[in-house]
Amino acid sequence: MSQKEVRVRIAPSPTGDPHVGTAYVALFNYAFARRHGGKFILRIEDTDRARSTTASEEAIIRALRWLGLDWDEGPDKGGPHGPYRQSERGTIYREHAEMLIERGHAYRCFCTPERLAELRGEQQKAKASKMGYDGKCRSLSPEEADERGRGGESFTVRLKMPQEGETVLLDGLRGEIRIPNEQSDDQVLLKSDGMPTYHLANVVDDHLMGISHVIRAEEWISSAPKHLRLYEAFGWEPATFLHLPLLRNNDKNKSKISKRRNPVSLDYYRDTGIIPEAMVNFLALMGWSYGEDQEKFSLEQMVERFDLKEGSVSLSGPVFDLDKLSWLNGLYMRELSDEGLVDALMGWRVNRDYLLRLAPLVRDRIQRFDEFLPLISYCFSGDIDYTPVAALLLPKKRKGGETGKMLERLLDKLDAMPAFEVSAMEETFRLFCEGEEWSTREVFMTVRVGLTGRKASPGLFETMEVIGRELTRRRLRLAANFLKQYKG
RNA sequence: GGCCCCAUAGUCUAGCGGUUAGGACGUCGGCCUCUCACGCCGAAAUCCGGGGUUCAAUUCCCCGUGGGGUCACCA
Repeated sequence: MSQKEVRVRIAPSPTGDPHVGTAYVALFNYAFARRHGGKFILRIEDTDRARSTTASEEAIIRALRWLGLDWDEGPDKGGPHGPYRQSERGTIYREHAEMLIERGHAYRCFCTPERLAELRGEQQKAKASKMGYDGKCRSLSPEEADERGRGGESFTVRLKMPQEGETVLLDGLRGEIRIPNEQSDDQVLLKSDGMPTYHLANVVDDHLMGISHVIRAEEWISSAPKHLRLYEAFGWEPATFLHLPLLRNNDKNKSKISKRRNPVSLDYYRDTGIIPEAMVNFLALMGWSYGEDQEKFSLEQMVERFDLKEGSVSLSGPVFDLDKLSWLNGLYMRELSDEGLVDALMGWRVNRDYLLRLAPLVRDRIQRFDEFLPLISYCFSGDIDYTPVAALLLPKKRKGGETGKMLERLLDKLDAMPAFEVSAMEETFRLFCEGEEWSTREVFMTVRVGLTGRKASPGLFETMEVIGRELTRRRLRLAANFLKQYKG
């Protein structure tokens, strides 16, 4: 394992915002590759056809570039092991699944989603210690399975997992991890739409792309036995696995970082004026330390000292602390010259393009230039203090608790919107109010104050569009939290 | 619930058998100063509990406890 060229990858799924966790794992992969003179590869895991979008893929690529974590091979720049987008590798997976069936390591499963849901329901109800697929189709004869498959019956392909014994995972950061095989059920490899699941695609691609080290998040540990089993079934030498800790929310329990509790989109950090170098520096501090009590360092400096072995990463889940990020960002900011700062601001929002978006919202509402910036100052400011405007945020005859919860339900609706633009938002809002015991008047005012801190503003939806999805989510989330605690 | 991972101040971490347990964010106090910020100085605050091993445990082992993850035709 030591002689092999280091080849690592980041494999995001383009199903949403460019996630801060993706950046975190990407950074550690990147630093490891650079440190060992290896290659860093970007692979898009878009096998979930229902949820993957090209917009998300583009956003992820843009965000990783913004951070300066550039890759050697990827869907945008090609490479010797392409394509690097899994949706374009369908036949490869199907051939490999077929190979496993022929070798008796996998089988066709004709169980319907309904049956599986029922099974799951029963297991939950019975509080069964062993959850997962019961292996019903495992005992089908290959002849019968072939025939039913040819007959057009819908099927998935499942991996035959050993049902006894244990799998030993040698984690590069954690040492030996032993997992009883009875914990792993017969995982679906190929979905009925012919697309692979993560498990198959991941192992096949990692092997075909020559990945030497799989550096991924801790949440994958429990499915690692399935991946190891796949390498074995194919007769391949497995990569070395290293499981990084999960980033955590700043809440009581330190749960896995999530957008309900913490901004997770890299776009949020960009939109609030975080300098990419500071972001990278901060992410590096999560679990790793530069040494000599030094907190501030560049990517290049990190690469010089970085390595991954037992003891080199703190394995307890680090809480993502916005205050410390801001402090670090301030350090970077103060290093800029006046000119550099102005350039940075112009790259952010203080520019013609952005002002042009504000102009139509403001022009009818002002009489003099000097009213322009004050009127839309909240487009350039951070979190809003709701204390002085609490009476405006809370509709008359309403309680803080119920209003906060209403906002949370509304946020779920907003999160479900594919595009964040005026007409769609208005429709979402009006539909929402119809289904709720809330008047548009109440909802709109609460949202307006939540977004702007004021009772008067340009059009609500125009405002949301212009400040963007990330700031909208953040402010409404904070407003909801404020309301839930508000006694008055 | 089964299995797995983790455990140094509120937070991020250093430590790798013998330390006054180091640094950073945050908090509090002071200095600087027209104010604020920056900067500087200082303070409070930490080894989850119990057993071992050892002359000696924050450090090694075990058991608890706590937290997290995972148990999808999502990744």
